[in-house]
Amino acid sequence: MASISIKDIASKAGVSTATVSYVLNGTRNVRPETKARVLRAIEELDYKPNDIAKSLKRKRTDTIGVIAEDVTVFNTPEIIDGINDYADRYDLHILLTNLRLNKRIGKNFENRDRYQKYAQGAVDELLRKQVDGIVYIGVHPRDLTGLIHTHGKPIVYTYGYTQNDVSIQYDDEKAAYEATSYLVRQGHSRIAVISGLMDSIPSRLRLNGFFRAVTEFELPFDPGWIKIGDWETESGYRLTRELLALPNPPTAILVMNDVMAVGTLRAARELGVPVPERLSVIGFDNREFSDYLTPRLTTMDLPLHAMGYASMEALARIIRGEPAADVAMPVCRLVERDSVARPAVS
Amino acid sequence: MASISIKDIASKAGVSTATVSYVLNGTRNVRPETKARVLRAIEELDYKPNDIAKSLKRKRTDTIGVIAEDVTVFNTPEIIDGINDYADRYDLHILLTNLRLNKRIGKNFENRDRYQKYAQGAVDELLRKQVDGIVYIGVHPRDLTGLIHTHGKPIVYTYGYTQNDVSIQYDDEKAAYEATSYLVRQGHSRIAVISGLMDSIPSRLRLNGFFRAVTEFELPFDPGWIKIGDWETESGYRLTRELLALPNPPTAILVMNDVMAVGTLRAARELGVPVPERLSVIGFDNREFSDYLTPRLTTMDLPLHAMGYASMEALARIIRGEPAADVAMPVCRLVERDSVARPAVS
DNA sequence: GCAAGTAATTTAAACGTTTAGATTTTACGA
DNA sequence: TCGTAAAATCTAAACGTTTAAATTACTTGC
Repeated sequence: MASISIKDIASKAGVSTATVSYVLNGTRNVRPETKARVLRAIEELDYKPNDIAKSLKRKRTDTIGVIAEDVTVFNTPEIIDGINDYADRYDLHILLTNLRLNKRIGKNFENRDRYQKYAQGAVDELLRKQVDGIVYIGVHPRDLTGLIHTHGKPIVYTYGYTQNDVSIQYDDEKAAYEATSYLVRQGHSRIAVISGLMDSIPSRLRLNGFFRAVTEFELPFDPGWIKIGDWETESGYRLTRELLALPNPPTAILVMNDVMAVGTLRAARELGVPVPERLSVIGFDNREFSDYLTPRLTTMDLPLHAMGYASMEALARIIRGEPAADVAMPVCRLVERDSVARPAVS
Repeated sequence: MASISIKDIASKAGVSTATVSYVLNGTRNVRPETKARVLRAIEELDYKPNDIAKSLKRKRTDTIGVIAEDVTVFNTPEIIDGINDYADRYDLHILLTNLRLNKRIGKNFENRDRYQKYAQGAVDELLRKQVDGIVYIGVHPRDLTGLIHTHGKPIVYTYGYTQNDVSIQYDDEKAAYEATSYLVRQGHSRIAVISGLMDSIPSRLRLNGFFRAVTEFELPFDPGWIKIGDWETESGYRLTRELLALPNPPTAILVMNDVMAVGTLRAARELGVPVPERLSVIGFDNREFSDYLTPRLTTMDLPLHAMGYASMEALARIIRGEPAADVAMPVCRLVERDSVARPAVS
């Protein structure tokens, strides 16, 4: 009695439920006249299909489970936006699970087993809800791989690196290579780098890219120009002071995220070293705030939207039984602003 | 044949499906021994319940539809995080629809009818998916109200203002009042304000709060100290220059969002007016970047997480048939950083 | 006007659960 | 050893769809 079902509209139109289903889905021919009658009944009764029943019968929900490590982390909303973009285009729905890792487990991921528990719980819930597949957004896919027995539902990872499963990333190595090349094209040769934590794969890959450029362009190299930060502003600040105190200071610094670059800018300002006139700075991430800094920060933009979109594309392929291998890898692009200039001739 | 159902475990345990259901849900007593047998069968066959079937029978999905105008807008992820926090606690699921308004319609909302179409589509989809209720996150609820015939499913709005439906907000008037009071307590009396666009309800409410403080503390008042911006950095910059060029410039400015405050800081720096020594600045929103500015910006933090949580609370109440009226209104709090100081005696 | 072929429609089972109501089993006191 | 009440279990229908397979209704050519 609650809501109007296909039966109600069938009897109102003087037709069987099968016929109604056929006009609803266009699965078979139905005489125009009958069709009109059905349509009118639907209209008059303001019938709304019940996708739950449909899913039960069809064994397909057209719903994708999205597990995000933390939706409040800067990269996640854009990735979700990309996922949504795809979902909209192909009439899929998104069941969102937010692990809330930062708040529940702490930024430094100190509590690994609680993570496992949460992640497993999230997967189980989604499977009970019969999602057609899962995309996982975050940096810890390695801890998840193997733990999940997905019951035949495919899973695609994005943002983090994983070896065993399909995973969509941008090319960290190439991005760093290109950032460095850009500096070289601007005339820099004494280029320092402030890296992120070395247990992070992106840090290592970006360092690789940097070294590739150093080699390829035959840049002078001083090991004192390589500094290891911890992704936070304070480390950018401290390491920049160290770099600028060097007897042969660099004319440019590649900073591996914008947050540390804030520290770099601050240190330079305090030391009276004008950016970009005497020091060029290039960041990573294209965080929203990088446009509000003084000077406005030149930085590498991450293709987050594209990653989300590509994840869904890959997942859809796997669901259809096609190989996922050939979805294009999203690519970073340089955002030129005001923190890089040609080096002063000294 | 695909997946293991309650039937399989029933026959394996030598029991009826009803009994299995009872042990699964604890809906009726079952003999410990039988229970053990059932549990063992579940274990051995690695049975996973099918929530779709359950929902069909129960006419309840334990799923809440969330419609976000744009997940990439700064406030949305935190609100979603609050929603998720509640959902986790009470075993609810989130079906996320992202209207992608900024990208599809433009920031200035120029295309109203396309909005209507998207919003209506989103609602219809969620209803087909049989969500138990909807929470809407965004600033345009007024355009949605009335348009939605929700078929008896409740809807709660958050962030935006609506007159006809339940809606969860923080208190804009009070927040501005408190920000102003804080300035007064620091010894300021010549306080200017840079407002947002005047067609926005928060702008008007915040202005009310400001005026209430002006009246209550008997502050001197100069209409030239009220400036109307457009929420963007450039307007903050321009209006600050105007304020500082006044014959009787203010010693403090209340800026109605952090983005405009960036412009204020920039203008002050260019004019050689040190902040906070000769000009105090207080922002609104507590955007992430406000901690990275120089000086670090003092600002009003918005209780976004709490709003999300409260929305779910209200929705859950309505679903249970209780009055939603008494969920507490989340409250803003001041984040003291470095952009406010006692005024220089002049 | 009829047979044969095609098009439209219907019948009925199935998807995996829950849950009244009926039935069987167990426990207990006389 | 019964009779009865309480506890445990089962039967079967229902939730709202889809979809093979069966049936009925139309066309068409002769």
